[in-house]
Amino acid sequence: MAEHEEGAEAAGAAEDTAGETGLPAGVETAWGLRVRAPRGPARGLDVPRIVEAAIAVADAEGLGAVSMGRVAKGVGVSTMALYRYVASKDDLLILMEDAAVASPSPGPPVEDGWRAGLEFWSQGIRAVYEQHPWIMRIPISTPPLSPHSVEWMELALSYLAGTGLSAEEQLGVLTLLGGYVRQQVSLSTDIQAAASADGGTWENVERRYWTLLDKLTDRERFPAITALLESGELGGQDGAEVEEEGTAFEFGLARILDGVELHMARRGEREAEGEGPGASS
Amino acid sequence: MAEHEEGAEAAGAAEDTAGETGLPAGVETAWGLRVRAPRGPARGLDVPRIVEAAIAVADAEGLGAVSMGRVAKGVGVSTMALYRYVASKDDLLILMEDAAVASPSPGPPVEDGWRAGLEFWSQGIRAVYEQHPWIMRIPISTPPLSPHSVEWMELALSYLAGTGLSAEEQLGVLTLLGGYVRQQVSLSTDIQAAASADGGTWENVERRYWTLLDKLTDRERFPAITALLESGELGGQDGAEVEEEGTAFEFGLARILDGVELHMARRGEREAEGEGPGASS
DNA sequence: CGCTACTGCGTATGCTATACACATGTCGAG
DNA sequence: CTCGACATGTGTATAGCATACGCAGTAGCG
Repeated sequence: MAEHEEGAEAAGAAEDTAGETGLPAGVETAWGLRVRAPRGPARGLDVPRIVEAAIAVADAEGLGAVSMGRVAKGVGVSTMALYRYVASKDDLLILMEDAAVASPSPGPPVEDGWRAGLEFWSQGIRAVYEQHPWIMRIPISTPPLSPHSVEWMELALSYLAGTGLSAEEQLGVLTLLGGYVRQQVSLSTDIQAAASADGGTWENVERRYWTLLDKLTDRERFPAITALLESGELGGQDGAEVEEEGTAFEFGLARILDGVELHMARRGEREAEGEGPGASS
Repeated sequence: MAEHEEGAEAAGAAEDTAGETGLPAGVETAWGLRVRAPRGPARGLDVPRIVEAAIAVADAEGLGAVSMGRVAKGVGVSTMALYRYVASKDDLLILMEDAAVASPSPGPPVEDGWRAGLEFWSQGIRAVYEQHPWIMRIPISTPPLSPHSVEWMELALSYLAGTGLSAEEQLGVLTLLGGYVRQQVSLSTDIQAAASADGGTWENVERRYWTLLDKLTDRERFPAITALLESGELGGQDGAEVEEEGTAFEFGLARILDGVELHMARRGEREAEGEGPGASS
């Protein structure tokens, strides 16, 4: 998908009204722009129902199972009827993503500090991704523009606003964190999926992985891997490390937030030293 | 892809010889397992040539343009001939990924410190991803198992080995860093692609983005975003911030490595305090 | 020499998105 | 009130995809 040229403005319903935004049709629909001329027969359908059906398919059988025909069957119309509501399949995907992302829960008050806020935020998106893993298979074509994505962005920025970080830095932290969560969940769900397709559990897969790696690598060419394998700390069936440090997700999250915290501290120091900002060059 | 059941062992060439590994056929091929009975006509083709042709297509027109027919045309055979060398399209993708990843360059000596090493490592994978963006569109189904991926893993671990980090922690850092690079490059190439399809430049797209976001958000519902937009620091045509801090990529990378460094320091302190390792429970 | 495994290929199946033409229904303008 | 403009849902057609299957020809081993 997203290979074709233009998508060519949906025939009727998604007629281009605002036009100049240059937004993907789906995004305009999601923001509630686009009005429709009140002519013709009553509509037997609406966009949310289509999106809901599509999400149901994706949740149950993955993004690969989402085809226009399949979704149409879900809402009880012919395949082509969907194109009266949606400009293309790509458009439907955008709408699905926005609907699945939904609004964030309020989160802790800003007074609790940026770190608590961002931790909450991260766990929030994590939950969304885990509930709808197919979201991560939809290629990103723009910075967040759909309504719910922007709400999540707002939430994160509300915690970063009072930290003294510059605008660029706030955005940097935002993408760093968002990207981390996305990547981490993507990885674990992909592997989990492959695991359960093989009929095994997480732990089984992990054990098998180390065994395999051991078979494939020799001490001369792969000394560091060999050392790791011989450390005896792997296979990790909820070993001590896990309980002490939390899951891999929390480990990485803590490292990132530590790094951000350190950066803020350094920034504070530098400004306290009386240097005008940017005078260091 | 990866939706079907088994892939069913390639007819002849990819015959299952090692068998018990449970590896995807492509990985076994890549490691050079799998021998072939020297019967029948001379082969007019070999796997590397197929993979090369497939990579050429993907580099030029994206992963979406890689179809068996297209690749076959590239090497001058019929579509079905490929299946004598490759078990399935998924298999071909695995081989493409391994070939494109290639071996890492040697990198700085371990004596220069883990941070220099990991920075080199990150920039290395970054370059690979930027040269072959389609790699990131291939779903990950297992931890690194293909030969070249394992080489990259070895390189990173060689820098982490002497840091005092536990095995789990080393792996945590590895996936954190690898995931970061992947995510970051994926984001920027996706947006870049969308940009040039619209016929615009990066900067144009960014300016347009902020303008759009401004139109879509109002001060009451999106105060933090509004504040950001009004800060005047955005639109960033190589502003001061960029020169001071480096690109967004380096910003995130530095934050992560800072966080890892801090973690190592804390770990060192804790051990210097005389606590036996693991005595804290 | 002949058997057997292996080669490359043509065909067929069932899936996909979506362009287009059509009959039907409904509102708004005259 | 009437009629035309336009929206609706649908069926059909096209072009692309992966890949199962069968067939004819070839090279090496017994």
